[in-house]
Amino acid sequence: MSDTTASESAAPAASPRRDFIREMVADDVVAGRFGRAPSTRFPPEPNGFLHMGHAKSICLNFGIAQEFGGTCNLRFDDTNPFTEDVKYVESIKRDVQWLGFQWDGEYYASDYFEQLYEFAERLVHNGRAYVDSQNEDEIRAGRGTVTSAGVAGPHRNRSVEENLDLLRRMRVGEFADGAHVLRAKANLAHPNMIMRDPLLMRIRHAHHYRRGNDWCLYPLYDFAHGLSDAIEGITRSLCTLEFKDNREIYDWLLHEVGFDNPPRQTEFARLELDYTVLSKRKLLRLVNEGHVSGWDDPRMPTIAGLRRRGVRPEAIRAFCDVIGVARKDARVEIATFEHAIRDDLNTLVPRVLCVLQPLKVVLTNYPEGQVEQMEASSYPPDNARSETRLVPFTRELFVDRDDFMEDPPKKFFRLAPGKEVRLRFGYLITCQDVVKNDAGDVIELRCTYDPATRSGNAPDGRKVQGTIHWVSATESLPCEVRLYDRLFSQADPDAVSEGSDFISALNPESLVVMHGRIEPSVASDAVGTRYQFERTGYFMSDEVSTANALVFNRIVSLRDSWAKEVKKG
RNA sequence: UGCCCCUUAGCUCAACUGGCAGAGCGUCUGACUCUGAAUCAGAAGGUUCCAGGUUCGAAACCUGGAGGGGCAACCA
Repeated sequence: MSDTTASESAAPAASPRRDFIREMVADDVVAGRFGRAPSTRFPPEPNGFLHMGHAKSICLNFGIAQEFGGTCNLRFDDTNPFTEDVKYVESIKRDVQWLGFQWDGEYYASDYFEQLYEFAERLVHNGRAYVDSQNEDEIRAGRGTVTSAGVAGPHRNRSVEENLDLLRRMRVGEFADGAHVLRAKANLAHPNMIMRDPLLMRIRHAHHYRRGNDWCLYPLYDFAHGLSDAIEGITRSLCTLEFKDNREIYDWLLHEVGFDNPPRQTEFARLELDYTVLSKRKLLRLVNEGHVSGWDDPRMPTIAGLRRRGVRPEAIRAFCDVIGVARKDARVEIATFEHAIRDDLNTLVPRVLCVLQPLKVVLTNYPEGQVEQMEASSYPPDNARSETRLVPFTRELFVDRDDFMEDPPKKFFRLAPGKEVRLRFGYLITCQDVVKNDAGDVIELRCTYDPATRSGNAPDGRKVQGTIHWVSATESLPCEVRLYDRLFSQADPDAVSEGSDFISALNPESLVVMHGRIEPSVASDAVGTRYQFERTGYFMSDEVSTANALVFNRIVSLRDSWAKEVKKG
């Protein structure tokens, strides 16, 4: 299960979910609207790692292609040479595949530069675009404000010949960055700001990770995106809500360039998740400022981070399916995601005993030196799988500190002075004595075991309420356990007081490292093996884990109704 | 302040397009249990943002308003 490159499983072809986009695509098919099969695309800019927000878009775009027998392309929207890198292309491809999807075509907007340039000449030729030689500030000023119309700049009425001449010279690199830009000749008084002669191409003498230095006239998003969609024969161009206003220029350009049956843009709400941030800009800051160990830090909401943490693509897909897609801003509770993760792992992974905070227990009436191998089922009774393993039982054990209280409240079902509990797959034991150090800390429990209860039950029929996990003090293995928690301590990390930003909302305890003890059966398991540590949570051995230095990541905790009880007081 | 979008249970979404407002998650009970997990059963939770209007009938249609969000990068 150390699989990190290929997908762990292909995504299922059918989803029962029907959202407004799927309704629309279904209608396209019935109406024969585009004269071609539904075709979508996932169009990331290779300037960062993919995260949960992208996962939603990926599941949508690829899901529709699968469900309707259409196609979905992977297209890199790499029109900005300043920010993009091949390392991001590689990580994106890997992540999409890992999520269980395979694209039909792999395309790059940067491969369309020549074609887009031809479109630009066509627009100029038809009087629909012009070269503007104002500087950035002048252009901004000329665009007006949301309440006042813009005014035409001095170059708006250049002749077609002059525009064409300038454009050609822009292309061959005659001008410095910013000397000229190509603008659509739309409407400077348009109530939609996007339509006030948007910039189409700008000069950038920069190294592009794919085009090198051979190109210096780069298309902007509005110019590149819709036309790229049209080139690829996309039918439905799905994007997030903030591009709503851009749809007007999208349609305008497709019409002016002259595409028949052009693709149509439809917007849906981007994903927001409680206690985390989902924006490349913010995630990049977390990485650059060292708040996390990298893009694949297991606390990151990136696909790489979730993968390293141990979340399976199935869980991510199930989550995306259950949250659906709609047109209103959506902030999802992490509980929804955690449920999807547990639900995916529950029937799948073996149980194992691991003590996170070891507290020594000595069974005073248990023979010294004796080792009993207890047969333990690796899956619960409601699971079809029935594997077992042996867990060594000895006179000295460790239990979790949380499972002992010297002065317990009424409903505490675990170990306490004079109380009897069951050791999972072991005997019933009773706490007889508490040993403390000079500081008054409990350092050892002296207990007795009932030799007649090896089955886990008492022959006399007496009941114990609690069952706790344990490990042999002498036969268990030391291990490092990394407990990951939410990265931020407030649901909306951006909702911080004036003057501070989301960084101030970071949860200082998002990573807690424990030094625990685990049953020896896991010693030779491959890196990347997932388990449920009984009564604790789901874990995966980290890529740095070795037989001599075991390291586990907590994927997600188990639901804990006792913790809720304690919280209630 | 101009244009655009959104508003249904705590959260995310449904409601076959005008016909008894539902589901998943969460919460709370209970059953079961050698995981305080899982599973199972049940419950609570709604002025469908508000006010008018149309209609036999409105979550849906119309008008007005409120609240939230987007747009004035040579980012995407």
